[in-house]
Amino acid sequence: MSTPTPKQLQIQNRELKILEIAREHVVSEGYHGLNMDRIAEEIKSSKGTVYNHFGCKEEIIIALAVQTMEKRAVLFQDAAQFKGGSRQRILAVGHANSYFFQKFPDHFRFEQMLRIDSIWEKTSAKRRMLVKSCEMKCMAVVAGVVRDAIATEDLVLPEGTSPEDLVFGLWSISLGAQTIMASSESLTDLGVKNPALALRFHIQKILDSFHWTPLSTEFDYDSIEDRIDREVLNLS
Amino acid sequence: MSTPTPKQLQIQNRELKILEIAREHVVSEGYHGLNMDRIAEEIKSSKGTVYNHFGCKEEIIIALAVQTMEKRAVLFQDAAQFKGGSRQRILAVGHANSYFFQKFPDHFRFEQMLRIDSIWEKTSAKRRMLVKSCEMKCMAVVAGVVRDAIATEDLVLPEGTSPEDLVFGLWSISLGAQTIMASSESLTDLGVKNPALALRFHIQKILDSFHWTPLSTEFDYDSIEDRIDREVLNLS
DNA sequence: GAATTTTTTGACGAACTGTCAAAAATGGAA
DNA sequence: TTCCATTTTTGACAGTTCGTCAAAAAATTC
Repeated sequence: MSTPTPKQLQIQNRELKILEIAREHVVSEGYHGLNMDRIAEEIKSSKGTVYNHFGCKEEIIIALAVQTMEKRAVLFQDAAQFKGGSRQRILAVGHANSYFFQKFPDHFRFEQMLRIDSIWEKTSAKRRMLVKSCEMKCMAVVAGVVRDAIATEDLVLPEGTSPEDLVFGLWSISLGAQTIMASSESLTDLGVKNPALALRFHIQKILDSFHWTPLSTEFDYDSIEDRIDREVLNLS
Repeated sequence: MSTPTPKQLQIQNRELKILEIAREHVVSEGYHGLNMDRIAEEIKSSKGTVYNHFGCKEEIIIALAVQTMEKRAVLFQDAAQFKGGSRQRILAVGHANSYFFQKFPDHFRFEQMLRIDSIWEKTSAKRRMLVKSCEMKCMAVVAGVVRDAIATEDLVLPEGTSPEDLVFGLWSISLGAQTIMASSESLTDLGVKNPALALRFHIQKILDSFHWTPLSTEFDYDSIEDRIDREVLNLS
């Protein structure tokens, strides 16, 4: 239990190697580029060995999605600790989310695959637990900011609405907008010239409508973006 | 062109039959239940004939999604003509959307498959056009309601925001929320007790925040739901 | 160093997709 | 009716890929 033999280490490393290779395949050639024989070849083992690690192809996809979700969770945690008022902090999370989407579009694709029935159905209970715990971690972080806002009286939620309900709304609009952006080729033709900007605008509108102070009319939230870039996302 | 020979009729009918059978397969057994050999068998033709209609498996999926989108477009058109103020009409569309999701969850799944890269990639330009024109029809209907609202001065959009931008927001939050509802098993554990209600609430919040009158505080929009059920959805 | 357990291997069966040359059906024209 | 060109259908076939499993190899224990 406590002593990892060399053999066990080798196996652990191999698991990471498999995921690394699988990720490359999916990124460069899409879901169909993921091929068990080829993975086996590239890690210089046999197919049976790959199947020792992952019971089926779909388990690999889920494992990759979990990696992505963990990465996102860390980013959200950092963003939630942005130095500023509660509304600045929630917007930092939103900004981090947009950044994540634009900078790593492939990660978004893995999270999407997670939601495909035919993939989800085939995965083990154990791996589903991992997904669930990632979701809960993200939810806890963001709902935590909402709770802080309530505690500091920046926000009063209406009767019957929980912090999680509000997060659900923000989550929904972000996920939906990004899904459309990633898959609808013709957004411009549809009359939506700058969907990313529209998303940001809508999020502000939602927060305003919950009367989360300071309102977007009272504070220029665009002005803190540079600081978010530097302090949370480590950009130049 | 103008005279459909018996043979051509037979072919047209067969195409519908193929889609019907394919739909049953996907509904009852998921994406993996879709099988070209089985379809051929059930329409009492050979596989080659099926391939005469659809160049690949994915084309069938897209065709099914288009059927769904057309159904939705008709529903939206009806809803947009609801007798009432502009905000009532946009909410009728939202209500129709929720109804569609809850009543025909399978239809939602087809629309989701549309957004999967590995499926989309394989489809012909011709069929993509069909998807696009459905999207445009839906967008035009809903944006039309927004334009009516502007014309009647129920709504004033901020500088730089188009009616389509507003529709994009509503579309995003609806799609996102439904995606999460359809795929996240543990929403309750996450603290979201009634996601469908939360979605409705958020939509009202967005409309309020655009100051689309009458505001939800000035008019009891719950009270028109029975009428929407009867006049748009033909429910008892 | 022998015995036991764990891990690896790759040939194999099964399922499915998409192709294509040959066969059959169709629709005029003579 | 008969012939012929065109369209449509057929199903055997090649090609992929997944996942299995008995046997071999490696690691571990005694």
